[in-house]
Amino acid sequence: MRRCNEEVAGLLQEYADLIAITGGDAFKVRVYEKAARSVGGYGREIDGMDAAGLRAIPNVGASIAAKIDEYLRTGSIHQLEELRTRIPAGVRLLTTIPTLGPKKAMALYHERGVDSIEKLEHAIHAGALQGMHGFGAKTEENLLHGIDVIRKTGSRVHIGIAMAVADEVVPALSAVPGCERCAYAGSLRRMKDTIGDVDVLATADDSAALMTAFTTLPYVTEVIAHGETKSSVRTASGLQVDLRVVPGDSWGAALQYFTGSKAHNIRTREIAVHRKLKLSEYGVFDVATGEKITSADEAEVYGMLGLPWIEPALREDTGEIEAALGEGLPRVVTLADIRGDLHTHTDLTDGLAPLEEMAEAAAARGYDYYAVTDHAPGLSMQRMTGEKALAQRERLRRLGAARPGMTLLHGCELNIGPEGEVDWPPEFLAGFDLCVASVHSHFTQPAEEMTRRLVRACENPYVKIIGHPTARVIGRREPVDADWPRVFDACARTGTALEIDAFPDRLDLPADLVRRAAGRGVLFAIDSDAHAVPHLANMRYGVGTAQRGWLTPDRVINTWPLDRLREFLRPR
DNA sequence: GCCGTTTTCGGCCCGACTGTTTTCAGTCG
Repeated sequence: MRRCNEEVAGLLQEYADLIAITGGDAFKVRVYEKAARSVGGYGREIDGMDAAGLRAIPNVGASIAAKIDEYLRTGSIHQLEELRTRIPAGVRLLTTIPTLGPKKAMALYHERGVDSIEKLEHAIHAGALQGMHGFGAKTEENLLHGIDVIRKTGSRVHIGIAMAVADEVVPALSAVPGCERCAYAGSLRRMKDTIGDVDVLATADDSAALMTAFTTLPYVTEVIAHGETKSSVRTASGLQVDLRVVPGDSWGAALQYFTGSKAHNIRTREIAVHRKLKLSEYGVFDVATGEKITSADEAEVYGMLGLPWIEPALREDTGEIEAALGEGLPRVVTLADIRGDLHTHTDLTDGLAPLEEMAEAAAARGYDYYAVTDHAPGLSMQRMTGEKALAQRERLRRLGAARPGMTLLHGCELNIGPEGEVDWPPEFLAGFDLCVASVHSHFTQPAEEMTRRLVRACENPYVKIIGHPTARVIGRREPVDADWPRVFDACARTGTALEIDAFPDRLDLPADLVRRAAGRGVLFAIDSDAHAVPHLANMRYGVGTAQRGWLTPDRVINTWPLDRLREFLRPR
């Protein structure tokens, strides 16, 4: 169970936030943040560890180990509880607004009693912030914009959070005696980048037992509804989970129905009507006789409609029905097609694990090749130097020689400067097996400048992949503005791949742009951008995004055999 | 609060950007 590490990471982060808001020592804040990341990204489950074991985690010393131990034993940390009584949760939530940090949040709370995003919005509109030190007109404008950004994702969460819940709930329910089948459906199964609620479907001969098990799961904080065939709960993370129990012989029809999307279902039901059939969550029925024809298997349901089974990620009514009826559906890329990861970090820059551990974990995933691409000096906070890069290369070559099963590639993640320039000169870049280049600053350039900037990066003969091209962070930062068709054409012309960054709060390039880019002949790399061992598993979200972008394996360079990949990586 | 050690204290990522505070504080990556 990974959940415990993430829970504790969340608590440590909350503790760090609360120390920051109360004006505590900034170094202490940073230590708790570092500890939170270390615990969240730690390769082993912390549940059951004693204090000594906990102290082996980087950045966890005596004090933090004691707090974690207290949490594991009692379910709470008394110092955290104490801070919580002093600072309303809404004040901490204020800091999720971009441009609003702990200092301003505390000032708003102390001087104006603002303890929620709603109150802040109201206070700005009422002119109640006037006279406050550091809150001018532009600041108010930025805050309103920030609130807007948060509202756009609304109560939705990124797929990583929702999937973590589903990965807990589905096995737990599957283990309940009498449960025959259980799976998640809905937008999560379609691999959408944000998820409103988690839909879980099950069949059981005794639905009551399953419902009781569901509503009493340990991380359920609120039972919204508890019925015979449908129950809804809210988890500790605030996410709603719906469970529907259907008869065993309705499984396929129910899974099809609850997977959606709504638009896709409208189309499938229309097709059914044309065939004198009726499609519902209970099955495919003959309209004339009312007789049920099939419902047990999803492929059979589609088959009755004259359609092949359709990959869930394609079910958005954006052409999949027409393709299924006509030229055929694409054979979209799957996780099994992925032969390697081309964008990852180590503790040489901002990663958590050393090169050896990352490579070991990559090999355990069965990869044929694996690229280490730590940050370049332009991100000055990472303190990278050419010497460090060369030393890492030596270390990587030795490790590669000792590990014949998987090819290690030495790369870097360059910074694309405001004019499209990158950190190192051509002669130094020539020494790398692979250069990824990404935007890490100046996110608000006008579209024309941003387009020139990205195109120029593509034109650099050593840049082979543009990392997280829109630089969006879901619920946090808007995508940069660019003339994407021009960028796509530059990629196709120069042989530069666009990345699908699989980090669940990025999923960048987003699926709609992936599909447009693929239509203009662009190639892709699906990368984890892992900063810790567990992040390597995020690859599945990148693959889901690629599927939603209708990508076939041939368009994804890290499904290619090494020889073909190396040919692609050769500087132009 | 953690870590490394010149090992029980001193340093901790640091520069850019923004808005507004006329000299800098807050936020971000």
